[in-house]
Amino acid sequence: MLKTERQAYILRQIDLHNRILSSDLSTEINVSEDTIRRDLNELADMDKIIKVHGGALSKSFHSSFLKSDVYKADSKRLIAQKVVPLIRNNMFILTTGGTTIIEMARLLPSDLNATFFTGSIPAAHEYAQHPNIEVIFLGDKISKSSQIAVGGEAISKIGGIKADLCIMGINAIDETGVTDNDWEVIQVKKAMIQAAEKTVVLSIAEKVNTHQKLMICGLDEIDTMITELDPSNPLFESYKKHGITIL
Amino acid sequence: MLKTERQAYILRQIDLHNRILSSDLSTEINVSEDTIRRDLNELADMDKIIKVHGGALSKSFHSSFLKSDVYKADSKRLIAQKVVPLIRNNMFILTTGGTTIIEMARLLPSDLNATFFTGSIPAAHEYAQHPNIEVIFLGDKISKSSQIAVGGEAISKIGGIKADLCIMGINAIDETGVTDNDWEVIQVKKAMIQAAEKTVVLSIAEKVNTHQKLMICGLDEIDTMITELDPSNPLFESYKKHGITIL
DNA sequence: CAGTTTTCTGCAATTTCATGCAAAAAAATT
DNA sequence: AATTTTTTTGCATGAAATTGCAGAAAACTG
Repeated sequence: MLKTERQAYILRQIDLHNRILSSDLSTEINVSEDTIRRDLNELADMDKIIKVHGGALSKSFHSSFLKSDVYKADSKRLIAQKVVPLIRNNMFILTTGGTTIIEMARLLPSDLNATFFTGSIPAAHEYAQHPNIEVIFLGDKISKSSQIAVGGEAISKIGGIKADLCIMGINAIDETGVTDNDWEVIQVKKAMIQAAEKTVVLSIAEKVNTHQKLMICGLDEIDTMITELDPSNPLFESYKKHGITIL
Repeated sequence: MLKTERQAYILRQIDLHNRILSSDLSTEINVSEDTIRRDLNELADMDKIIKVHGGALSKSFHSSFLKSDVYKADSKRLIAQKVVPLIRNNMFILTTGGTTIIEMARLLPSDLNATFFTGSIPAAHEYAQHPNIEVIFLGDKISKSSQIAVGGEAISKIGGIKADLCIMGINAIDETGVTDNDWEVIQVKKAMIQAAEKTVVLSIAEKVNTHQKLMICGLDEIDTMITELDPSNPLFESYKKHGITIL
């Protein structure tokens, strides 16, 4: 059995049962537990499953019960503070989901008049709390692992929008561009970038100069990048050369 | 059972009951009390629960003066418990929003396979937490007052569905039928009733035999009504005459 | 205050994990 | 087809995690 096959099998089992034990998989597939462990680690690195002592859990399981505290919440709050001034009255704004975006939504001034489009349930929920913001939810089918709407419905609706700004939380960026690892999410993000006049990406510094398997866009499609670091940090030199504003 | 699973189970129990005893958990999960205690300590360290002598309390319960309590939460939980058995595997279910529905969503067994359609952001959010439930969000424009999707988009999408069940939280019901006071919400509810084979209405007893300004539907379109009271209560006599099952 | 229950501590048995290494398998190259 | 390079796998080792248990300490009850 090929490695890829095996990992596909593991993913399917986790989808089916929401949990699996390394020892069970080992006897089922007839490989050593070490191999299983390595597979599980790889899948966990790709954010496809949650690895725990003794086996692994599906991501939806995790999000439901174990939602832990937000990773690097302080950094994310800092980033959120830097985004808010970019948002002006009467703008049409496309956003993704993610904890940084949620943080931003909470910081929006209550007298702000704007229209927000999002496919993320938590984000929509947050926007809906604000008195003067109009919220449009994009898409119908909700992907559980990412809690956002995915699929053709979402994409085509995004295509019908001409937004002023796209504010996107990202998972990895390096000199080749922005990358991610969930195919469905990427389709949505690509469409969002196309539909917006300007694109702002939000990322904690830890993710800068890392990359993942699937490409979202090149650096030339990004207008602004915001991290928790000072814009003068040398980390950003190469991005500035590509004409990206660092905040 | 994996440690992580066990802790998830504990958290869920605490969410549900607001308090639990170490000894109960020990016999339920079949591990030593020491293990439970260690779990509770870990969860308390993570600030997810409040550990007390003999067991633990839910954090939201303990710091409840911060959160707005749900009105008649106990009644609503009772209602929710009565709804759950109506939901079977592979059903297509339309639901509204509202605190009772949210409560129901939390009680859905984790092995339930079903597809839920809703226009309510909080409800969609809750459904999305479940491992085996597919969530379809209806509509795009979100009405802030009710936190649900309203307007033509929502209505037309509902029209395209043939659901097994419509589960609807209502604000008023009397012998003339179900009434409400938000015109946009009513359009959505009407469409939902049309699109479902059977309609179940949920209401706290306080709202029975009251009415509001705008009509949603007559009693003949209702199949089942659920309140927190015993079905034999004389309050329901006239509804039974209209062929409505009381639970 | 006496008796019961719960908690804490240290400990031992078991399981699971990470790491380095060498053999095997697969892929790429000549 | 043969050979080199890369990837993958299994195993051994020691480290770390998990769990249950015993006995002392602490908390609770009436």
